[in-house]
Amino acid sequence: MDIDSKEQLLQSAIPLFADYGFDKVSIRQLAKAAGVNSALISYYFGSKQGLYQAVINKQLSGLMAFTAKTSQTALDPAAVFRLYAATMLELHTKNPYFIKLCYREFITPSVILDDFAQNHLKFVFLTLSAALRQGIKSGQFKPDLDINSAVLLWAGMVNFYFFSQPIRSRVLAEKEISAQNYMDQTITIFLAGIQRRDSHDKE
Amino acid sequence: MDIDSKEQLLQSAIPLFADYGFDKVSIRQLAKAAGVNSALISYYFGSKQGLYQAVINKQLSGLMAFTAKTSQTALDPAAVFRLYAATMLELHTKNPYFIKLCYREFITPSVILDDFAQNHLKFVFLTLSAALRQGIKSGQFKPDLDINSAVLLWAGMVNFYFFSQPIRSRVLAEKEISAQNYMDQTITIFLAGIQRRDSHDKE
DNA sequence: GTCTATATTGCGATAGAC
DNA sequence: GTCTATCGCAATATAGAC
Repeated sequence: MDIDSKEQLLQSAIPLFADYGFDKVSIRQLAKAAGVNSALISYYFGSKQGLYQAVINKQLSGLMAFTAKTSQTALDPAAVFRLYAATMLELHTKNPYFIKLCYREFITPSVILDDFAQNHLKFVFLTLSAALRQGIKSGQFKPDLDINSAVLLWAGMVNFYFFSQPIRSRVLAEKEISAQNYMDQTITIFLAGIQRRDSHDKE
Repeated sequence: MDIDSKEQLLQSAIPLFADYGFDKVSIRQLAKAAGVNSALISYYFGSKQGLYQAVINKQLSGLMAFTAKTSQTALDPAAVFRLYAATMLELHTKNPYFIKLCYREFITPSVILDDFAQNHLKFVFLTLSAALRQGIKSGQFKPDLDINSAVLLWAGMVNFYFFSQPIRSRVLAEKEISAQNYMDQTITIFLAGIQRRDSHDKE
């Protein structure tokens, strides 16, 4: 419309790209949803692909939240994992289209994700593995952990809840699992699973 | 070529659909890869969509392996989870295109996946949750587990290894995580995480 | 900045010869 | 069963008026 057609295009493209994928949505649909003319897509973003990349970029920037929070203060190892789960829960709750949009990118990464992996995801990985190492050193966690595997499976546990959402309703029918319960369980099971058990316990 | 152009089309379509997705590959590409004429796609499968569904159907049938194995014998609860991890590892190793092909379907399920969820995945879920319940009853596992959450996060841990493969190489660079190590860690951490700890321990 | 109208391309499907 | 040739359609991108 009058004010900021560019932002309007960017916003209304989110559910369309998420639900139908890049190829199954036309520039006419995108323009119609935004209430503007389809020629404006090329005008503002160069091409349909340009609009798509702008959408993905904006979505990925939401992942920076974890990085931002952890770099502020020194945290107890267990608290780092709790913060990760809480941040992911908040991100997906605030932005329900994140999962569909970004996980398509994860399966077939483009250059846009390449950069993001190098610059941001690497840091997330380092933060989590540093927390594990510190916990091992302090005697909280088992000394024989495979750190890389543990970080990866932790991320898998947390994120699978959102990823499995479309299929879950079909498998579980009525009994929906609450996101908060799920996150509590991941934290409980993961921390209990990596905790040192023999001599001097710490909670 | 001469013998079984249909099977040839089906086989060569796997990497193309996996790598590029349904919309980004044309019937001409599919035909060229199979060494046959593009008209044969309609002849054998009715349409490009028909070929795609035949490919997905064949891939999903690989998941039946777990169902088949568990229904044969009564297993110790922990052994059910070990069997699940081993079966998934074998499936993905034998068929490296499985993850890309099927996870795209998982994000935006079609009718083809609807049926599969109802008929097969539901059974997988029931098998895993029955194992958890049995373990709780026998005192091996913590009595206060949220069973549905635990089953889900277990599946997430195991499958995230394959899902994260494309992005992992970009984040971790040289240090690749071996699939066997990863599976061992999921089993160790998950079982330790759900194991009863106070009074009478087992294992 | 925003629109209409159109140029151009590439697609899936199929009719019909062999 | 397999091919060639082609039809008809829908898509993106853009030139040019306002």
